[in-house]
Amino acid sequence: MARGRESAANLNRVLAEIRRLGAAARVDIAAATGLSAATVTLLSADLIAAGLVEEAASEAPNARGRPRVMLRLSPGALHVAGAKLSDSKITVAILDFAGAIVAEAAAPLLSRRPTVAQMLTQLDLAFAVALETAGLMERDIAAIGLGAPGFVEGETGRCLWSPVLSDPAPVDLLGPLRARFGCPVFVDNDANLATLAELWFGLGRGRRDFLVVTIEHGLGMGAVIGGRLFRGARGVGVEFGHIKVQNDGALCRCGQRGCLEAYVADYALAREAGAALGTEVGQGPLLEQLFASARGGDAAAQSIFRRAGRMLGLGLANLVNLFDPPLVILSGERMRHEPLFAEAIMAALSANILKLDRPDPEIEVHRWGDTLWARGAGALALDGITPDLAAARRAGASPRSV
Amino acid sequence: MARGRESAANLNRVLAEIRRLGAAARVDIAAATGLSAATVTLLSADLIAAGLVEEAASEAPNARGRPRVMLRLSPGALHVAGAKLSDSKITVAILDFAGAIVAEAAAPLLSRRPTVAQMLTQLDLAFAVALETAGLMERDIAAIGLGAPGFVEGETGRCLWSPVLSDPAPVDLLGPLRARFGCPVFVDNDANLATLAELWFGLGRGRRDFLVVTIEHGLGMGAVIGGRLFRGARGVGVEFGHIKVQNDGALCRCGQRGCLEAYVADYALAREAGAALGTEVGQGPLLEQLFASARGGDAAAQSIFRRAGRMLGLGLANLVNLFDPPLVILSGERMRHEPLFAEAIMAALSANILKLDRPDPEIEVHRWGDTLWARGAGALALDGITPDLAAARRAGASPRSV
DNA sequence: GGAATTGTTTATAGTGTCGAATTAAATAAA
DNA sequence: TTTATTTAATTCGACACTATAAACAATTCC
Repeated sequence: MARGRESAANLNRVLAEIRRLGAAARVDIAAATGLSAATVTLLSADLIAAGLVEEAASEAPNARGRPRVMLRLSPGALHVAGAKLSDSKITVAILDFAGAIVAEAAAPLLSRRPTVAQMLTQLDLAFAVALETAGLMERDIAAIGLGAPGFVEGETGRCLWSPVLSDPAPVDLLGPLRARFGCPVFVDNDANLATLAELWFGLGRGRRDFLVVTIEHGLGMGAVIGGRLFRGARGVGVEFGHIKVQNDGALCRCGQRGCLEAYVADYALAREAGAALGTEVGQGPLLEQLFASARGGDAAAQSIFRRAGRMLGLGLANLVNLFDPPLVILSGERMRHEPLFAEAIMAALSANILKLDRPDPEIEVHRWGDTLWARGAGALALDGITPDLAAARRAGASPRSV
Repeated sequence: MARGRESAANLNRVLAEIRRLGAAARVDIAAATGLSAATVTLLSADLIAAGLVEEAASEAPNARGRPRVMLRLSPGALHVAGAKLSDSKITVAILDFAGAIVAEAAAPLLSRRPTVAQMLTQLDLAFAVALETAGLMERDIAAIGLGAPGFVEGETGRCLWSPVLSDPAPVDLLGPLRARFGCPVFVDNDANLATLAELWFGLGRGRRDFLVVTIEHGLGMGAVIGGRLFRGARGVGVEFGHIKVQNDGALCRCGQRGCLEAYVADYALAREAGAALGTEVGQGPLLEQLFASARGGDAAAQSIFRRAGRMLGLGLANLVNLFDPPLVILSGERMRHEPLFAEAIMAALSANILKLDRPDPEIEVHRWGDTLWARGAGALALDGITPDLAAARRAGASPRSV
């Protein structure tokens, strides 16, 4: 290929492979990408000259032969910030180029449903604290990623609906962020960020195809297909929380009825908790009380979890039948808290997926905190700038001599 | 790029663009692919020398300037065969390189659920007739595509379950076909072929993203994402007919309960038709009688279609929420026959998709006969061999001089 | 008829990749 | 210790591919 600028495709493949494997020798990269060893040498020399990659001794030397020289990302090459908006606070993490968290901070949202402008103020606050902790200046941040719950178009940066923002329906997230920060900015649905975090740092590392389902205040989902995040054809895809599992069923936050989320998400359980706990509502968050009652053997509380699990299992089975993934990652604290819930999910899932002559998909449970959602947002930022970066740095910093 | 053999990537892009547009001038191709005009000239010269492409006068001359010379596929460059296995017969079509049907033939299946060997015998029969009609010899056929209902892994050619074959569960379709025919052979799920036919010749022509749902004896689905057929992560994907719309619901052919197909497909309606028509069962196929009764105002018959439509609409809404496609193509004769059915679908669909600040997906109805399914199988064959072909022919036929 | 417009082709040059040979760094065997 | 073997990385030459720029071709407009 001789496409002047903008090519650099193989350069990025090498970089992506190093990121995927954490540390890889040139031979490994050549094998994984199908490039020749000569080309990998050339390209990695460029990456090293650009300061993005560095050599390291192999910690597990091979039996014989010349020892392999490992390549890894230079952590200090640049830093990015990731922010995760939840229903009560905004969390910011600062990541180095290798994806490690350098600093983090959170700021509470001052109202229950802030405007974008109010949200930005609090983001700024947390951002400043995180920078301070990391010992960095704002100009050291090469890109910023933001994840928000709701329907977010990654491409345009428009949020078509969100349960946590009060602005009227289609609100531009990208514009205000761009106006505030000088660096490239990326926004996406928060579940997609959790998925990216699994792909880059979690259970999905090195996997080409898997689904992630997040259960927290709402119900979210992300899909990795062919090693890349699948966002649906028009950018707002895989809205798992709003597939319908019941005709004319329970009322959902989105205004429709019968959404899966309306049976499974935190707010849905809290809605039922009142009825189950009856007059005995005590102190503390409703959901915690519900957990306690179920563990204590309360039949009504248990039935809430059992029904929620059955519904989620059914929805998961449909996902598996449609996407045919080898791995499904369930992420959410409740999976640990409530064994009844997990049991009901697994039973409904295995009863409703196609039984073929091959292994069922693996189901893994993974618990994430806000920090790690923010890390996913950082991954989005890294993912967004890395390609251009590699090409640009090569053009500028290292004029490969002739 | 300088990848000795095997590259030819841009060569295939040019070829694909010509196929997509039907006829295109070199400038059009350059604009669509992003290649330079000079490169397009070079590459198309190779394709012409290889006999795959030919020039043709532009039928709609532009206002001024030098008139564009259109390029189109040379129909006679090669021929392929496509075969579609249904529950009662096997249909074979022979296509030229441009995708036009040159001949077709069908042979009945001699038993209700034949073995692969018996199916092959009938395929052979129809194939021979079609060859005769086309005036071709078997060695003129460059590749063969076969579509079968059920769960078919396109990659491995294994059929994991099929309602029309009697062999035990995982049966190899590719092996026997390869043994019988000398040319490359491709197999796939029949709904994927209908989807490919829509992409190449139908309503999906030139579209990058859409879904196809087929309603005939069973319920099938195919997805085009980014201009390519999406087969799910492990090859057996998008099994729309077997997503669950009811907990512990109606019994499906696949052995599970609550599958959408068990409410919507022909056999499901036929199952209910007995009850609706009661003792008045007359002559002719049950389904036709059901159509007639519904048109005649029979409340029981109408309610069958209404429920089926509601279920399908719900399932479609879930698909739309997950894949977020701009276009959904519904294919099946019933859509024309029974307006009640179509109405119920649309109502349930529009009630259950996410309402966002943007247009709802287009819903198109398209009726296919077995011929066109077979054409899709031919498209599979063309799709399979074209890339190698272009490279091989160039290497052999036209040693571009230096 | 000349100018403008549009499409295609012809040099020319630059770039990226590969294959083969070479060098480097280690261990195993003699 | 010396020599072979194994594996990793680099260098070098060849060349296929593509782009840029300019020329060429075939029209219509004025």
